[in-house]
Amino acid sequence: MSGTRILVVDDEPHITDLVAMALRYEGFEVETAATGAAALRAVEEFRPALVVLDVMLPDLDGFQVAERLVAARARVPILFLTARDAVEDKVRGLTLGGDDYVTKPFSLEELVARIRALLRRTGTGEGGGPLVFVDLELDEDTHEVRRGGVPIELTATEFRLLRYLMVNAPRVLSKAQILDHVWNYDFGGDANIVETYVSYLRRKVDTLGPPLIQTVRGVGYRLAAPRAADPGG
Amino acid sequence: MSGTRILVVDDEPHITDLVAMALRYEGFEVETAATGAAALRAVEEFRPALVVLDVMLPDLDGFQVAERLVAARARVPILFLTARDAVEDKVRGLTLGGDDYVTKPFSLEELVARIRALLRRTGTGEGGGPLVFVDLELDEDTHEVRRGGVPIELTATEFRLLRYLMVNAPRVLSKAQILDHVWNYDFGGDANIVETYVSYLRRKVDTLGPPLIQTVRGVGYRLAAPRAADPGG
DNA sequence: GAGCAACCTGAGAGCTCGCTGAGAGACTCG
DNA sequence: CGAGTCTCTCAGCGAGCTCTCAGGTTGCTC
Repeated sequence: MSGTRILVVDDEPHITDLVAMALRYEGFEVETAATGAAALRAVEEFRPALVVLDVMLPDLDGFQVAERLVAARARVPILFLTARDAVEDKVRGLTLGGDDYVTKPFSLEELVARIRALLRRTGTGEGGGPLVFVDLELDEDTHEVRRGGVPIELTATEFRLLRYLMVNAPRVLSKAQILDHVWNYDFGGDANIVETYVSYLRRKVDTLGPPLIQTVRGVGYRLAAPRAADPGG
Repeated sequence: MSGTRILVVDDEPHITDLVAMALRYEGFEVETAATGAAALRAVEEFRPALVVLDVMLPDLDGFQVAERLVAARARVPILFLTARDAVEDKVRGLTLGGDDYVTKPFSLEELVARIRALLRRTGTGEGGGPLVFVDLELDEDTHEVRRGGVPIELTATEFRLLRYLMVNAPRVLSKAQILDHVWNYDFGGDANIVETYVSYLRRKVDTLGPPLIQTVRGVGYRLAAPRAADPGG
């Protein structure tokens, strides 16, 4: 699969750049558009498998774009982006056709996970199933996490962090990377919060078996299979 | 089963789009028509297993369409859509032929459940039987709900909510999803009502045994089997 | 081994989210 | 027409979550 195509529509270049970069890094092929009209044209030409669509656009709003896509029999799933407080009234109906929405400001981790879920559900993407690393399982659908069959209760942030580590296992991820992907893009705090949450995760995950979360000093963190018991020395 | 075919007939594109989207997501193969004439043609060509038919159409009304289908020996079950105050009695007669009707505005949950029931009764769909989750049973036909054999009285909305949770168990459902599927499509209120009804349901369902309705903070709700009593430690 | 940087973690403040009681209005049924 | 039921709104409460800060620990470098 050489790059599932995704169209990203937002009038703030800041956002489209951020999202496009993240998605390209994930192996998707990405186009961007800044207006509703351009979006409709791009769907025609680019034939994306999914559209990430801001509901606030200068010309048409996201809903109008969605309507026209339906009218044009363009059966493409849509992930809407919406401001947190604008959500309540307008968001109605978005989850109907299996579409979904994410509120701004979002974390890239969450956005990518939602995109994957949407692609999986609409049959365009690769197979689903829970994420697995050694004896650790994380199920996106049920939001359940277990280690060796034992259920683990995680908070929302802990869940995102663990998912990010698992998706990228066994690569080392820097604190900056983690901050950029797991926390909302407007987060202004410092990287110590990553240490704090890694600590929380370890307390919940690594007490149930050999430690899986490793610190690579000066570099970052990674998930790694525990080595078989060291034969002394 | 590669998609049971359903024809949706309504002169408002708003409605056909809504219904078509939801049904496609449920795995049906859907065509739409906006007039009685087009509907008759579509039945010929598309050979649907069921027709969702608005009684208010610009040319023929739904009843006339139904008559012509009978006359043409096209034995296809029909689910009528009707305005709440219009012609209750006239519609009554329709259910004699094994057909059914739903009043506008409806909830998609209800519509889909009725479609499934109709297909089941006419032998086109898969097997029926009560919905079961652990010791909780919900019977679509009799509208009865029991937990561990104990009957539970639910209001209409509580019933739809529980059915939606059971059909999708053990997946997590967001409040937006629940709102979109369980409440009528013209509902304009906010998501707090979902919390309220979950609260009602818990009072009736989760007091009869270990809690089945779980909150996933920041995400939604799900039905989940209670964990076996912790064997000390 | 001293000094330093990186990392870990406990404590706690502020806030968000979800739960629920109370009640208004619509509807139904007798 | 009245009683009861159901749906929906609102607001207060409480729990749990996020994030900050600071003191302690580990491990690298020279």
